[in-house]
Amino acid sequence: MALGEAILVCLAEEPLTGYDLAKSFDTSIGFFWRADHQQIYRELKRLKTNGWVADELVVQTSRPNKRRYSITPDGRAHLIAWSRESHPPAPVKDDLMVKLYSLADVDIDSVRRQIVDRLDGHRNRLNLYERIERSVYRDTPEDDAGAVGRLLGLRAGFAYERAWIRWCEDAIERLSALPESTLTSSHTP
Amino acid sequence: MALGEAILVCLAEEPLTGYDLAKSFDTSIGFFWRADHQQIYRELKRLKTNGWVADELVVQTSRPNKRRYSITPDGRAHLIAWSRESHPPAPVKDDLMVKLYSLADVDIDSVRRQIVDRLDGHRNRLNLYERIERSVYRDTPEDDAGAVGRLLGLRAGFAYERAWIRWCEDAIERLSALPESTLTSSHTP
DNA sequence: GCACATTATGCAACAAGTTGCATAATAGTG
DNA sequence: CACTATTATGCAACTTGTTGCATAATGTGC
Repeated sequence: MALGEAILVCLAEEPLTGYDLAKSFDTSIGFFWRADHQQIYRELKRLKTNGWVADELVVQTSRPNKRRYSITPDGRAHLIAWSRESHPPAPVKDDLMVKLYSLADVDIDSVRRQIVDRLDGHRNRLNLYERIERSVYRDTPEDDAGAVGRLLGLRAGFAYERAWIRWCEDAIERLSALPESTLTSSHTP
Repeated sequence: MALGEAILVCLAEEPLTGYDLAKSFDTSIGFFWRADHQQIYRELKRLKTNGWVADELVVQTSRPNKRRYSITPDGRAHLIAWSRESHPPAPVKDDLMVKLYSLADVDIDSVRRQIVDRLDGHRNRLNLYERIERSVYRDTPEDDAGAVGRLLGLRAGFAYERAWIRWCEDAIERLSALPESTLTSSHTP
C-alpha cells in the first residue's frame, strides 16, 4: 500500500486535490511511483477512512467543485512509522529481458529495434533529469535534509539511465553482429 | 499478460510441470520476471484455453501425479508475434525513493540504514551474476543467438547492480553528513 | 459555431499480484 | 516417533493496477 504513503508525502507539503495529485504523479513524485487518477481517487477514500487525511469541499462557480485533502497528525505519524519499515525493492519485470532470454525462439531483428527505441527513451529521460538538476538543484545545501533527499533521488535517476544507455549501446552492437535470422527474413514485411 | 509469455519461453526449451516452472521463476528467468506458484498454475490454465500449451498427466506412485505442459505450434507462433510487439518498460515503483523524496518528514537515520541493507543486497546480486558468468558464459560464441541473448541479460544485471551499488555508497555518505534529525533522536529506542 | 483541451470527479469491470490455507505422500533428521 | 523438508497441485479472498466510460463547465483555436 505504498501508493497511500506516496500521496501522504505529497500532502505533507501542502493540501491538494485529487486532480493536483494526479498531476504530481505524472511528473515529480511520478519518477518514483506511478499512478493514474482512478487509483488516486480510490486511495484518497481509503486514507480518509484511516483518518490519515481530512477533506474539505471547495465550492467553485466557474469550474466543478473540488475536494481538497490535507494530511492529519495521525497521517504524519503514520508516514514516520512507515518510513521506519524496510521495504524490499519491487521484483523486476521486464518484457524485453524475457525476449532476450529466449532470443533463439523469437524475432531478433524486432527485438533489436525495440532496444533502439528504449535507448532513445533513456536518453530523453537523462536529458530531462539534467535539465531539472540545472534548474532546481544548482546549489543544494549539504545540510538541508529535504533538498539532499531529492537530489539523491535525481542522482539515482542519473545512475539508472546512464547504466541502461551503456547497456543498450552494447546490446545493439552485439545483436547487429548476429547472422540474419531466418525467422526475420521470412516473416517481416 | 507477459507472465504467459515468460512461461511459454520456458516451455519452448522443454516441457515442464507447474512445479518445475515455479522453480525456474525463482532463479533463471526469475531474474527478469518474478512469479509464484499460484500465479503460474492459474496462468497455465489460461494458456491451455488459448491452445498455446498442451498438457499430459504423468502418473507417479511414490509422489503426487504431475501435469506436464508443453508448447504447441500455436504457442510458438504467439511467442514470435508477441516478441514483435513493443512493450514499454514497466513504470518504476520504489518505496525507498519515495522516502527520500520526503526526507524532511521522515526518519532519516532509518532510511540510511535501509540503504545500507539495499547496498548489501545489490552486492550479493552482483556476486551471484559474476559467478554465473564464470560458470556458464565463459566462452559465448558471438553468433549463437540464444547464448548472446542470455549473456546480454546477464550484462544488464551487471550494469543495474553496479549502478545501484555506486549510488548507495554515495547516498550513505551524504546522509551521514546530515545533522542528526530531532525526529530520530527522540523516537528511536 | 464547432471541435478540442482543461479542470474536476467518479463508477464498473476486469486483469494481475498477494496471502493464507488445504491436501497428500515420502524421505530424512533428531 | 515426531518434526520438517520436498514434491505437487490447487481454492478463496483480497489488494492493486488497468481500461473504458460518464458527467459537466469553461476557455481556446480555426
